[in-house]
Amino acid sequence: MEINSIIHGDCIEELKKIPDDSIDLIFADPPYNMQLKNALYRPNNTKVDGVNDEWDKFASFSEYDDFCVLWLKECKRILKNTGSIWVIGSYHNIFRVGNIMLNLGFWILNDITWHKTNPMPNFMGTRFTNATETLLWCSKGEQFKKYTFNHKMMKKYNGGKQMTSVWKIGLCTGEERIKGEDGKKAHSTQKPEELLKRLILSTSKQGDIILDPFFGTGTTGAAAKKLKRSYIGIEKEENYISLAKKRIDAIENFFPEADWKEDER
Amino acid sequence: MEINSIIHGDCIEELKKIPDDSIDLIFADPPYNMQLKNALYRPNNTKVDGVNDEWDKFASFSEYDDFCVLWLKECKRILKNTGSIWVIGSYHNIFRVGNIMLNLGFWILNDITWHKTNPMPNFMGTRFTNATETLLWCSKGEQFKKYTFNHKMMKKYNGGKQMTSVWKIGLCTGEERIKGEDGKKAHSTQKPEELLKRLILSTSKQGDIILDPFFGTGTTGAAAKKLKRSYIGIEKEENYISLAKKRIDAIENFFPEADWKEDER
DNA sequence: TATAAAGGTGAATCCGCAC
DNA sequence: AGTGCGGATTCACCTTTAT
Repeated sequence: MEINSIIHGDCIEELKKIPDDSIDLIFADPPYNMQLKNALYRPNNTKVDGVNDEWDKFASFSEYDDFCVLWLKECKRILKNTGSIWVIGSYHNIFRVGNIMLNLGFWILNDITWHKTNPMPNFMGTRFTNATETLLWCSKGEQFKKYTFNHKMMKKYNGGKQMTSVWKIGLCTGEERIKGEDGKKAHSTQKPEELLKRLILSTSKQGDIILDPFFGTGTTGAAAKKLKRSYIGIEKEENYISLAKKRIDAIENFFPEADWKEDER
Repeated sequence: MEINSIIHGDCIEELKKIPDDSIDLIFADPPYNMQLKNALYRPNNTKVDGVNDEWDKFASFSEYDDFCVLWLKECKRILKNTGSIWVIGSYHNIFRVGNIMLNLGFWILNDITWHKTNPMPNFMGTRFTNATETLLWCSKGEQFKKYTFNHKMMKKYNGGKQMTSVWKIGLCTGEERIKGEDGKKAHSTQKPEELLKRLILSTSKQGDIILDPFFGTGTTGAAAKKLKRSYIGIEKEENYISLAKKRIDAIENFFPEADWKEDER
């Protein structure tokens, strides 16, 4: 198991090769199964460049569920008893994912709300602006109580008050958003590094091994390197891998707060 | 079917007596199945008076699921095609409830985050402060697109900007919290009226029939009366019913904004 | 160079009717 | 069921262009 590397291959097949009880932290950003059917236009008639990737297409709930059971089962197997797992999703998929995680025996520690400061409005006025995504933070099971949680660090990070389960963070835009050679966004769902920074700081220690089975353009790897953790990524698309490698290699500066003292254990 | 009344009886049995396609809006605050095992103490050694009621006890996920399938099925049957349903829950149950609703064919319109301004902190420092509950707002199915949504009203309510799926509202405390004869809180999970006000204003019209299958101390009835909607409540415990009746009968003043013009249809 | 205006865009289950 | 068309509909933030 080579650390600080990106494995090219199918998520489930590659997860199967990872030894039992060997991973400290897992962050998973699986396909959401958005089920988009029609094009959406803004009031000024421009078309919304939505998620239309092949990797987000599933034939049915049942097919999506089967897929999630397989990768989540492997995640549980390879997670250390002191480890924990984060899974991000939207209302399209998080209720299916959450249900499966409970059935597999994961123990929910928090449901974190990523409150987006700049979400896309609802142009048609048919719903409330969908302004959140949900992160499920779970331990391996109810009986495993020694998961890492740097409570004091996060209290300091939050200006002296205990951090809550609502995280107000902007979308990944501007300089941070990885562009392809055509100048357009390379990945349709790149996450902001601040999101990864918070969960890595709070629920892992320096030197820990962080696994991301849906690595994409490597936000998890970038944040891990800046915070002095190791990472293992699994990604199916070579294009994403090459962009991720370039991105992570370019990192020389660390988050200035990376030397914050971790909670004693 | 008598409107503006509280039915005393078992939720599922009483739901079965309600005719098909007869309800405009459902608000359901089901048991959360919190699975609290041990007493919880604050740092100063006082005991936290949590939810420990008989009605919140289920033997297993499966038993809880079976219960939810039954009452949610009935809700779908009695809902008008132009109607919609709200279900509130926490991370203990909302993933099971959401999964079941999807399986039954409900169509999620929003997952609303109730962001509590004054949540109970995590005393032990073992998790992030759990500062939210989740409301699922669903239409009867993907094909039913004429659900009521007063978009313009809510935009006005929100100071001119489209309302988002994050609702910052305080816990139900102080004067609003119904007390029993012993001066203690009468119901362990009473919801703030502001929460009900928002969802009733946004997704129903004056004169609509609103059903609450877990009526408790009648927050839904109180908000419905103030906003000139009709209500039907179902509640198992007579003590809650008498408190709810007293509460609703006492209402003479309406929310000052109750005369806001609804969206034209 | 500084400021202002204009343009682009984000994990989106986003219209309703007539033919 | 599919197509076509009239009409109603958006917020925060960032980049580019204009003044």
